[in-house]
Amino acid sequence: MTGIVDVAARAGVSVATVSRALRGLPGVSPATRAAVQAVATELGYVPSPSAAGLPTGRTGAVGVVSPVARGWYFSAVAEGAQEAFSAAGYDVLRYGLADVETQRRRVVDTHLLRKRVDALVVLSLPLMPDEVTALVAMQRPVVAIGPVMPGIPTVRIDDVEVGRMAAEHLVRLGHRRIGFIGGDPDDHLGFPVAPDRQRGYAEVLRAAGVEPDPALTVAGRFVAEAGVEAYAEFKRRGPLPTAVMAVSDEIAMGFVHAARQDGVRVPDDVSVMGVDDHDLAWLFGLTTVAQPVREEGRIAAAYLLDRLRGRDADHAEIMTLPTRLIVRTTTAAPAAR
Amino acid sequence: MTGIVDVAARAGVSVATVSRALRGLPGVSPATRAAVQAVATELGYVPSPSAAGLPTGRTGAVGVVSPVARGWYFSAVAEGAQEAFSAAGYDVLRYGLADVETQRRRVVDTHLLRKRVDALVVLSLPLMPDEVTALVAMQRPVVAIGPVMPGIPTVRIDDVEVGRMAAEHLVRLGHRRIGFIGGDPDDHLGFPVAPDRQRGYAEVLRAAGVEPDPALTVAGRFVAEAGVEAYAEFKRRGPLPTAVMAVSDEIAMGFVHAARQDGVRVPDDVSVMGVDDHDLAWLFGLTTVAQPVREEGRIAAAYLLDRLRGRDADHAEIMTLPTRLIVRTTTAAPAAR
DNA sequence: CTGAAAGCGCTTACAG
DNA sequence: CTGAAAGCGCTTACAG
Repeated sequence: MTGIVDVAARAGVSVATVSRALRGLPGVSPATRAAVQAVATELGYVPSPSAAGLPTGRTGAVGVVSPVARGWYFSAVAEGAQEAFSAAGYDVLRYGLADVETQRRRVVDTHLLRKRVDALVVLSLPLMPDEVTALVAMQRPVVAIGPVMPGIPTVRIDDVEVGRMAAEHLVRLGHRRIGFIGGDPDDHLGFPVAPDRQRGYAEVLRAAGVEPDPALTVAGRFVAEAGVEAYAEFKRRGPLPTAVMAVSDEIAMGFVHAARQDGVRVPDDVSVMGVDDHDLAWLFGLTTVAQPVREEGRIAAAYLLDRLRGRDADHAEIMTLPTRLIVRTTTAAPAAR
Repeated sequence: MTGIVDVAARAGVSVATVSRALRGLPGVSPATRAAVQAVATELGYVPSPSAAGLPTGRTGAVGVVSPVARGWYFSAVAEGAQEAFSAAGYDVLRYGLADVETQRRRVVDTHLLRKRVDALVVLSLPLMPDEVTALVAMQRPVVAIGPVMPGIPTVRIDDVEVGRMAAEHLVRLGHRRIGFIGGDPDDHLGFPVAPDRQRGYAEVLRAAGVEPDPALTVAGRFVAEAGVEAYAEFKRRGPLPTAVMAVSDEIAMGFVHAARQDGVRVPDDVSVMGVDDHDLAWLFGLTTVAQPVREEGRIAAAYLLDRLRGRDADHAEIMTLPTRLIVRTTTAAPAAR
């Protein structure tokens, strides 16, 4: 395995010069630099991250911590971040906090991460103040995606606005009995996404003179199965609303599927919409409020890369990305009575 | 940042003893080991992978190399591998070979990987013999998922059998004009998945006395959009086949969508099936040949972990995982003429 | 512009 | 069972 000494020997210079030449540091004559680079290429020399990391304390890797390491949203955001980090020469480490048996909080292991990554993306993890403190004490650039936490810059979308946009669309179509699906009853992390979207939804309903009806709200996790269950739950409770907004496209897809299975037509009998613009949402003709998922990862990465390069300022503490309504074929005006 | 010397000082032993005690090496008295562990926990000590890696040459990380770092299949396989590696304390590094402008081959950078990972998963990359040689020369355990390459153990499914299972299902339903979608015309890597599945499909057709019709074969990449395009292409060519097998669920979903958009009923007018059992396939009622995607990642990881622990033998060179037919609602007997 | 040398935090023969 | 010391492959003041 060719090391820096091999390159130095072959180029007839010291290892210090090789180190400087290859990293683009100043104080190396153009001729020397070119010669060293040529030799390095010829020998296929690649510096050892372990060896380079010891004296500098840098690992050349960035961590992405999320509640779980699976699911469409997490994958897509991580992909966006990965692409940006890879282009900058950083490795990306994904850490999914394993599910806990009890209701005990999952914890970000700062001790572990401290020595493994140069920077950290905290994805969809609403942290407690003491966890934020521990993260800041890590002395590594940190950025959050999703929940806003004081002390950590955040890339986000406006979830209240998302709720408004969805409800607005439905109200404008003429709907008044509008169901809402989302909000995990088992969530003990205080995940604010569903509640925020629900707030926007409620706001718009009230503005339209409709008091949000608890009987039209069904809880559910961010998976398609929750949409199926929600459909069943709505049926149990009585006549279906004329329209339903789900907090995610996957939930909406599940609902559409369950409705059709049951002989209920979408959008003729019930309008359905989601949030995300999931990669496959168009296959369902799903109306949705799109969020720029991969862009969220990319922006977070760009922020961190800036920080790693020593540039600090000129970044807003909170970077809010735009969302937009995409009308497809699962929503329509309510059927005339 | 607490280091090994801090632990040694606090425990009143040498760093050598701390090192041995914490890693479970023999030659440490139970009392000493317990004391050291207690101090390490108290101080929140975590060994630096960089420092540990220098003398040993081990990085504590495993690489997963795939053509691209996105897409459902790659994500799901990587998730399966990630879960197994994480549980064993390894970090996972994903490398997506960037698309190349020209038709030039993408290359696995063994120089780079050599110093970054202890082992490698080669995912869906049919390598040339010289690349296999370079990989073996890396002196690191390597396992492939997908294409079989001499010299590298492989976790795979039987793609010819997959084609057979799908075609068999369609033939048994009574179909004779059966379309096939898949096979990337732009593929210059010799990716064998689609061709193998097509071979199995052709075999079954011939056994049923039907000569496979080139007019019923349409190329396409592994994305839903290809299914939409394939539908259009079939229409251009004349009357639709009575059934279609796509090489992936996403393609099949795209086809179903395009057909329905066009007023063609599935399965009444045309039966459609895919391969994978995509996470969302059930939402389409999609009939499919399921492959254990996450299991593929898990098995590959388990193999590598065994190798990293020094256990070599008792592994088959080729580990073929089972596939199975899942009949849902997109396939049915052809309509009576 | 270049080099000699110390040092990063571990692991591992080698002694005892 | 335990410790002193060399060494892993780089980076970085410090000299020149």
